[in-house]
Amino acid sequence: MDDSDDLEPDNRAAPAGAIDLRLWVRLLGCAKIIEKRLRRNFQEQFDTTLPRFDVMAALDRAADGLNMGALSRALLVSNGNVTAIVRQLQDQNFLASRPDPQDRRSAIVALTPAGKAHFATLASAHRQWVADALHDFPRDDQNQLLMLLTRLKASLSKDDVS
Amino acid sequence: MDDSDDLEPDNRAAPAGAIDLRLWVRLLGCAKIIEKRLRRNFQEQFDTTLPRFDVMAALDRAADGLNMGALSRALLVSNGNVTAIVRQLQDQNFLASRPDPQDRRSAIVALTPAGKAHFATLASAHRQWVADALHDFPRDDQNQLLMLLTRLKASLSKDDVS
DNA sequence: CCGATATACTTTATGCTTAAAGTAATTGGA
DNA sequence: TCCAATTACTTTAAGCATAAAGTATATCGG
Repeated sequence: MDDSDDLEPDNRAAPAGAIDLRLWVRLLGCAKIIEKRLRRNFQEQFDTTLPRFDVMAALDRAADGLNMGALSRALLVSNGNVTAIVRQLQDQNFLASRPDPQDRRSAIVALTPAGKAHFATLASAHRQWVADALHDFPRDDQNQLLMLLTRLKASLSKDDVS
Repeated sequence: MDDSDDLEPDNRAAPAGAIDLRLWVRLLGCAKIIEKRLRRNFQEQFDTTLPRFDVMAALDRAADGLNMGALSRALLVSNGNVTAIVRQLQDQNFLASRPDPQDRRSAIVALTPAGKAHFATLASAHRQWVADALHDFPRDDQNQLLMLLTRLKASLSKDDVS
């Protein structure tokens, strides 16, 4: 593996922003490693993708369905992006779209029964993969990391440029 | 912003793997928010991309240059991916490629003087953007988060499936 | 020396992602 | 009422990402 960013032992003489930079590099690195495994697992075991899972997960939480705007905001992806992913899931009959009676520009998308069943299988496997990835990371550290990341997310939302 | 994953207050009755899942969702969410800002900044202010910056950063750390394999391993991206990015940077004269005298299959890629100069500008802006993103996150939390992420990365490397 | 295998890299096919332009429906002001 | 601005969504162009197949070189056993 790549250990090149585990060097630089002296934090004291670091220039302004160096801690931030190391923090960011480490955060992104961890996310990429786990994401890579999940993506490979989704592909190999279910012939699907992480983005498709994300869409189904968002819809599974919304009993009455969501329109495209709400979906793209929930997933932090662009508006046009959701269009293609939703179409594929529709073609597989995992999603159904009904027109919004209030606003004919908008359609409300929801999981079909087949979609709900399929998502339950995917979610169970996904949960296990994440648990496997974090298996060697101590429980105490997990709780502390979760707390810190929650604070980080809150601090990021303050000056939200999105 | 989306607060849907800040609910579920009782951790005790959570099923196995629920903490892991929340930790992973939070980790990915933070990474995506920051990455999005950086990508937009690179595009708007320098008409370039984060992957191109990553390639230049890897080469800036390697005084004697790197071949494609070392580059893709350092960046955690696939082999074929680096090809296109390197070609673009070569077309802009930020990178130069010389044949490896030991192995004619391989070429060694390095920053040109123009590339070094350009990278210095990019890196300075990048450092500032990251510092801005983390501006509201307390210094103590930063240090603790860095420590935990370093541990997490180490624990991920143990059972490395890559 | 020579053929089989391995390695380094590129190409191809497919899919995600964005920004920007385009379409259609809604809303609000004259 | 009617038309201008806004909103919801789709399409398009360009770029990043992967896996898998293809090309060229290197290495190793005989």
